[in-house]
Amino acid sequence: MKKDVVRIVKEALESLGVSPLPEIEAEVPRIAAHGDISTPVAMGLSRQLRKAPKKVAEEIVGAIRQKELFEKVEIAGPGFINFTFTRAYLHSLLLKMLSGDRSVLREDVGHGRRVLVEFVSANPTGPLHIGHARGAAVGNALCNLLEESGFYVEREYYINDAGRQVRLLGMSVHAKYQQLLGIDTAFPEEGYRGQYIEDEAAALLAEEGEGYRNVPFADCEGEISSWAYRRMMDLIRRDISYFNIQDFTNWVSEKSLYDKGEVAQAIAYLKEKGFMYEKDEALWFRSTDFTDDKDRVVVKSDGQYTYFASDIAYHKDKLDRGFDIIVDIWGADHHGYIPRIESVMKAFGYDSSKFRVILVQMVNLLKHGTPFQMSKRAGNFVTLGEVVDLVGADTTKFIFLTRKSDSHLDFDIDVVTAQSSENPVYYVQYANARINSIFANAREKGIDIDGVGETGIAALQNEEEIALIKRLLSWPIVLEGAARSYEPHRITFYLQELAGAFHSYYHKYKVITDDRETTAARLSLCRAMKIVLGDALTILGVTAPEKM
RNA sequence: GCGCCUGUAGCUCAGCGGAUUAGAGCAUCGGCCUCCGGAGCCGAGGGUCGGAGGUUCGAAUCCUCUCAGGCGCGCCA
Repeated sequence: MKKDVVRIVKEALESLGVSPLPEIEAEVPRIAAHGDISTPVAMGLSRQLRKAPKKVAEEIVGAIRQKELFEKVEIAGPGFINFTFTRAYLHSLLLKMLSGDRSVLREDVGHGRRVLVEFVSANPTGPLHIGHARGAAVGNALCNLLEESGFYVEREYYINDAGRQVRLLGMSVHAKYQQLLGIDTAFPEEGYRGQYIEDEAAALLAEEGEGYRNVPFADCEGEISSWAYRRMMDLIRRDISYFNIQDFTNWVSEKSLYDKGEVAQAIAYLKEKGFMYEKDEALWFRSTDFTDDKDRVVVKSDGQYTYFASDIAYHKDKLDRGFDIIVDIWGADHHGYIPRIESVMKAFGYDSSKFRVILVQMVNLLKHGTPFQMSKRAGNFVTLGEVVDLVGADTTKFIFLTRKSDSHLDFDIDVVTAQSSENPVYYVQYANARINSIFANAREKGIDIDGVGETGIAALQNEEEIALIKRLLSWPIVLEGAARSYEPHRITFYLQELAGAFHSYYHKYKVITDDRETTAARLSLCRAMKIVLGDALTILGVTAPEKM
């Protein structure tokens, strides 16, 4: 739909001798009276050509060749050109879609550009919680979205395994272990609390016996910490898979950056370039030379690296791996970090516009409109696993994607578990299940489902059918917009509208009728609906169940 | 104090590279099961887009100020 309009307008501009050719924007107008597709090119060109926008629009319209595709082409408002397609044209595109031609389902935005998306990256010190879940849902959907739009995507999880947290984890498990053996041991002040630590201590006891009885932490620190760390990583991987999102391409260890000397090298390089200075016995990065409002300590006066040091190395590493775009998905409370990482990018001589941060806001978990009880298992947060158990992975992901990622989200367990239209996921999935059910019915009556589609589409003529076809055909436009803006939530909204249009159609018209042609045509429409529903849901990481 | 985000119907939120009557779901009220799944459908009422200026033929959308809420401003991670 859009592809053709863009091409046709482009050809018209060429024939008018317009040079250079502008980028041709086209969108589905919000108001139906403005046509099926609308472009503002004329307004943009008016300055370049030094003519009134409406005059430019008239010339463009005059130069359009393939007029037969359009029922009408109108110039409206300040100079928009509004296109309305003929039914024959819409039918031909629908046929393409049904014949498996993916070009009517997607737009190539990426052109093979390489994108690295880092997300979740929770510390390996406990199970994933609800906040991580939102990051996971958004990250997963974004990756799918970009892949579908012609990018090469790698999904990455950065493991903070170098700092004191892993040590603290070991210390916590060690203390609980001693306590299990009846030894009075002080629990570390900032230790990790929660049932899972006790579980780990019990597991340690079961696996290793009493070998660590009365062994001071200092003497078994390495063993216990790395044992607990491995257990936590397993736990996190299980959570990820339980949430049913695609596995990460890379799991990058912070510790490995130190071990490989990347941290030292990165800092040495910045020193050499004069972006570092010493003050108060500490080593500072001159981030104020770039976009930051403060310089940042990289090596503390006690000789220890700060967390920022490995972040420098990590982001250099990402850049060195040759990605065109680097996306970090962070909790919104980390927004203050953006300028310093941008500064790092610039200091290494890279364009910081390659770097993009998606902020994910907090989730308020509610039950009955009041804050949900804290988890016993995790101590002070609700785990991803618990939420998935309560409401299911599909619903959780879908709800997380019904908002812009950077806006706060109220997540009410009661509302979301209701089997009603309060739950938008069911509404959308129901459309898919319903279509299946229609197919089953048709088969029972001896109608061949798989064959339909190649013929008979022309019988789709009523207002609702044409509107549905247009909506289906606008899917690649929605997809493209979502990919360009990195906003998977647009797909969620599209799906709800699409499902709504279908439910409405379903109630007004019977798919299986006594008329062969009508039946075949409507079954084809249903098939197209299933294709788009399936594609869109897949991007969101949500299943399209055949039955519910 | 500085910075970032948010403020749109009773509630939760879309829309925010400017266009003609500002959208959805829930909630409220009123309808629809001899008919492919009622986890559904049809209809009604309800916002002038936190406030004030400004730019513009035209602003929820851009700019400035202001009010309210959240978050961030360590040689913490």
